[in-house]
Amino acid sequence: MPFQYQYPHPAVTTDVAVFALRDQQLQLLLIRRAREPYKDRWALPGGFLEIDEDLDSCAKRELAEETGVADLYMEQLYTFGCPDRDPRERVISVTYYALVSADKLSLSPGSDAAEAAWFPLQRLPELAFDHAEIIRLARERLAAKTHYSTIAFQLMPETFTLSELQSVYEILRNEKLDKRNFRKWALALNRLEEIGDKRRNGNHRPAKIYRLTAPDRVDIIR
Amino acid sequence: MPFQYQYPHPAVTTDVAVFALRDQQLQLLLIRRAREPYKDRWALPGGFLEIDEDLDSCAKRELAEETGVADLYMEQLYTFGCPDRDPRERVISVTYYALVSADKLSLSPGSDAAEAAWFPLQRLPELAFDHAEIIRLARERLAAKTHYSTIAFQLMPETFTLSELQSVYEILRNEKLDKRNFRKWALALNRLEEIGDKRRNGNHRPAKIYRLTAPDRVDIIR
DNA sequence: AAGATATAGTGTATTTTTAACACTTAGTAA
DNA sequence: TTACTAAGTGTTAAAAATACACTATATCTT
Repeated sequence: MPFQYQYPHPAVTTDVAVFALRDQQLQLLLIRRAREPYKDRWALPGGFLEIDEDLDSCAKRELAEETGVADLYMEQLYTFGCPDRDPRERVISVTYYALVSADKLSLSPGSDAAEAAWFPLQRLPELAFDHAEIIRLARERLAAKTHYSTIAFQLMPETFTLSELQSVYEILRNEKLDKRNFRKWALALNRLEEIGDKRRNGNHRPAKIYRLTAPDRVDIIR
Repeated sequence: MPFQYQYPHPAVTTDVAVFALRDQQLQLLLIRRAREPYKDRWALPGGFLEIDEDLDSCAKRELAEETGVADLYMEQLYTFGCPDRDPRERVISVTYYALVSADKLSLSPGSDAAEAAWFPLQRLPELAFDHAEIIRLARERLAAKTHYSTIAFQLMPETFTLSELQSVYEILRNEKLDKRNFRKWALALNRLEEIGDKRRNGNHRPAKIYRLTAPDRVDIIR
């Protein structure tokens, strides 16, 4: 036990709620815990902060180690610190939420987790710790942000059609949107660039393909 | 050194940016540090988390101990954890911002701080640690929230006139507002109750006095 | 008591934004 | 060639936001 302090110190972890769109559903990335406590339960990817590492870096590192997911958009969500949230010791968890586009993800569960998998938000398994609460808050924040930022675009692949974009908004907000009004709104953002190409996708008229200008930038709008 | 861990643990603190309206200005509550590091510098009230205490409780406790300010509205702001933000050891700071109405505050600096005082936001002294950054973020969040919540009402005394309320909004948003439009908007919130009384306050027509219904509740609006 | 002064209080017209709504187009498949 | 399907496109109505100026009621002065 080489690390000693004059006063008790809590442990600090980061946890990340990673969202992606798969099969036309909003899905969440979970890992199956390899150790106690909550061994074999599903949980958010995350882990202990190293002593000389930034909070953001910790979140990204743990995520990469446990799931292989790396290239994503991430924001701090909230810090949870209720004294009994972890049975081992006092743990403060700085939580993040993140979005990754379907074309960027390649799962490769690492050594710290027995398994990593995507779950539709409707059908989450029983979760470790207070992770259900973290997910609830992340989902709420994400839905709210669709109204005043371009954050939803972070779920899109590099190129997409307006109908695909609309479908993402409908899923996030959980409501049907008017096609003409949505297109007017989306184009007025001035963040969409026509590629010129079209996408053939069934027995109907092909759709124009768009690309996001400054793809990593999230604007606050309106 | 009785507290030992298998892995290094950071220290965890809370810091609170407390805003109030004094002399028609938005002011911030600071304490003068009694110890190194940054001895004698001004800083946000805050301090180390006790091992069995909630984050919120810690913020409130430190605030009360250092400044005597107790009855206020508080929200978590952001967690800062850059590895070198404190020269002593690794410190994660969970920050809060808070609003207190002028009629509720009675400063009584405690033992941990040599001194506590209010500063107009325009004229802050040099600050300890990264507290200037925390304040900047808190100020930004506060201004943003005036647009979609009733948070600004937390700065009001128990009773107030519509002109006083408007003045608070003008200070927070840092812009002049139209009197008639503002009054229409404020009354439409359905959170104001006429007291029937009037306030005499100079050589002019006295103003109706209002009270906030459900004074501790902050609504998300629009 | 008459007049000056200062903030309280009030309504309407215009502009902007949002919301509702239906048909034509261009492909594929039978 | 015809049926099918999603893509694409404008206008009108309603609601919300904005711009704008005078009257009311108290105090203070002379």
